[in-house]
Amino acid sequence: MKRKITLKQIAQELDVSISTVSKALRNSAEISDDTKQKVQAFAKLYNYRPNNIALSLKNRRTNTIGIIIPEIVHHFFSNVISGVEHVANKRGYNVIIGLSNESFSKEVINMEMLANGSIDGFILSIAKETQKLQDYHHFNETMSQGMPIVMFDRVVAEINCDKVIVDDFNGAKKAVEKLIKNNCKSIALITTNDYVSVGKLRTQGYLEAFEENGITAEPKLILKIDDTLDNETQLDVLENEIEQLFKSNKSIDGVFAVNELYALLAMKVATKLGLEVPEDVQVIGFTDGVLSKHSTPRLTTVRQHAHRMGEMAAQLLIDKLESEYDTIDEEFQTVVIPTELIERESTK
Amino acid sequence: MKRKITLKQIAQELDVSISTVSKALRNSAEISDDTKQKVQAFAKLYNYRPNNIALSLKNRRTNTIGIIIPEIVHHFFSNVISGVEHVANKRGYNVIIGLSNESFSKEVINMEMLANGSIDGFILSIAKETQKLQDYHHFNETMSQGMPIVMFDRVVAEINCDKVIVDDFNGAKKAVEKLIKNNCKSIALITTNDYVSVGKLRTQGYLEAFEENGITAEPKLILKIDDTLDNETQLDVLENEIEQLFKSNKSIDGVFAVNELYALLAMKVATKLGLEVPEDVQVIGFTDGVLSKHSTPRLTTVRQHAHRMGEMAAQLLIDKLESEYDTIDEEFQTVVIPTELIERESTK
DNA sequence: TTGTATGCGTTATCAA
DNA sequence: TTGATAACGCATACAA
Repeated sequence: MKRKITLKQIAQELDVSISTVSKALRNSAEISDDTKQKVQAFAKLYNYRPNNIALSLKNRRTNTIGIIIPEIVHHFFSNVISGVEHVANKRGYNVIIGLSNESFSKEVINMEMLANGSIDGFILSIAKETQKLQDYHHFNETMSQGMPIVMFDRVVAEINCDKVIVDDFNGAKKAVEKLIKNNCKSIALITTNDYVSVGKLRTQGYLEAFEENGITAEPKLILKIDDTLDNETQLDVLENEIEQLFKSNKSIDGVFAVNELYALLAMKVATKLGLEVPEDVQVIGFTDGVLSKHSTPRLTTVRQHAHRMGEMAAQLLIDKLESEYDTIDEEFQTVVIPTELIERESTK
Repeated sequence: MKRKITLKQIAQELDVSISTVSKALRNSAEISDDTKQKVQAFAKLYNYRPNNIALSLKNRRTNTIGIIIPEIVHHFFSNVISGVEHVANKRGYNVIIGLSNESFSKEVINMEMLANGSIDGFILSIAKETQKLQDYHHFNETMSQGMPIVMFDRVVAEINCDKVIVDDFNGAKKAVEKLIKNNCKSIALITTNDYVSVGKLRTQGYLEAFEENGITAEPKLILKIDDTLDNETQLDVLENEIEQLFKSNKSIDGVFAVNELYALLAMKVATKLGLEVPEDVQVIGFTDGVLSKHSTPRLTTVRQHAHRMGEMAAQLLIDKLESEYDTIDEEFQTVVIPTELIERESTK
């Protein structure tokens, strides 16, 4: 077991000083060609690579991005990470992940853990609990220490930082308009509680589409699901709620769901109740997920472009990190990623 | 913008030496209660936290685990990461990810990037291209530098390190036995090319189940798919191949697929050809994925326990990292995670 | 009880 | 052309 070789060791072997070795390896003009050759050959032989940690300490930058997300076992978030990683790697950065698990305290702890020198900046999406508690002190604290943050998807107006969001409002609106144009007369909405920012925006898009088309929204057609409990055991509960929605509103001929699972369950329930999709009920979901691609019938969805969001977030962050004049550049931008309606088989 | 405070700054403010501050903060008995109080109060006020990078350099350990996987947008891998993260965090480690994208060179580059001091050890699953090329020098090199590696799922016998694998062979065997017991007479196999280690093992399990039951395997019932091309555009090609399989073997009444997608497509094709699942054809897949949970009918699968694999890999790695006598402990183990047959609606 | 010196691996400044 | 020294932030052996 041979430890990685250091400048010091090379210097000793070659009987020169450490700084000479350092300069030789960086091809400094100060060093004679002779020594350079000698040093470089030796370094190559022993596969010398500068130690990242030492560099980080010296340069006060780690070339590492921290990403904090609520969960990773989720198509949307893993896609975002993939986008972040793509840009980060291309620009010479590593990515370190922290999972909040939708918990406020884990989010805080994770951020503190990483903020102590491990990373140069954060990309994050806020945990549900944090959104609920509306306690954002940890974001402000890290930023006041000069560590930039880019928020994506689940953002919050109170924090002044770069943001990347999906056009939830218009995405939802366009989806509902599509249903209206397709002649749906009774369009249900399956959404989450309002404290989830994206759920709220998508709900507003639904309402706006109604308004612009002179339709009055009926509260009984709106099902708000408490998604603090959306794990496996709750699947039946969920399905049941949706079934009740259908049963007490036989008129329903269109459904807009704010995520993939709700949309799929809506299709399932509809089929179970003897309705055909899309003949009797048309369904649209809001997602990048895989379920919709492989469901029967395949689900029409509003695409979020998660991968692109990740790329954009990474780009914003790294640009900020590498902007020399960080005093001037203290204006933040919010990039809106347009959605795209992917028409598949669950709509006419 | 106030930079994070350092020992040096505290020392200056309080007019004591750096080492006094350091000791006071670690509650050393050497320091008077008076100074301790003073220092600790000040540190608390300014929210002092030791700089991770400096600690890493000093201690020659980063408390960070590197994880290299072929892709992250995949239920199996994101589940593994989640397991790794769970254990790692609990034991005070961070997780940094690198994606090989199934490419050999990206795998090598990523590992080199992280091996230069950024992490203490690797958890990884080998890229398809690497398996194909059978070039494993980068694994041996990192290990010879004293950096431990734990491989999971896609492992390779040539490399001597800790491994965590699914019991692919027996999982597949049990699945096929289940089909046999359920009275299937003509069981097809949809698998990958042999260089994918897990595909190979699952194929062997299929064959073994046949043999033990005195059934002769028919080559024409085995469909090997070139999964270097399994992106979106190839979906139709894939479906077509499976359709041909069914058409040229009308007798098929059972299918075992080595992954989720193949199983789902088999069900889709069967349905399209007028066959009912599970009445006419029974289908079992090999997966932890979400598709199977929400398909119609819901797919019977061999569960891999990806999350547990991640936990186990992290545990093995951290145990190794923290074992004092690393000379003694130079024996490697291979942990086999048992599979579990989840019976759902695609089998009788 | 406190402080000084050293080292982790690197680079940059300045002196030789 | 080369080398000694300091600094990044921290911990610790040793000296005072």
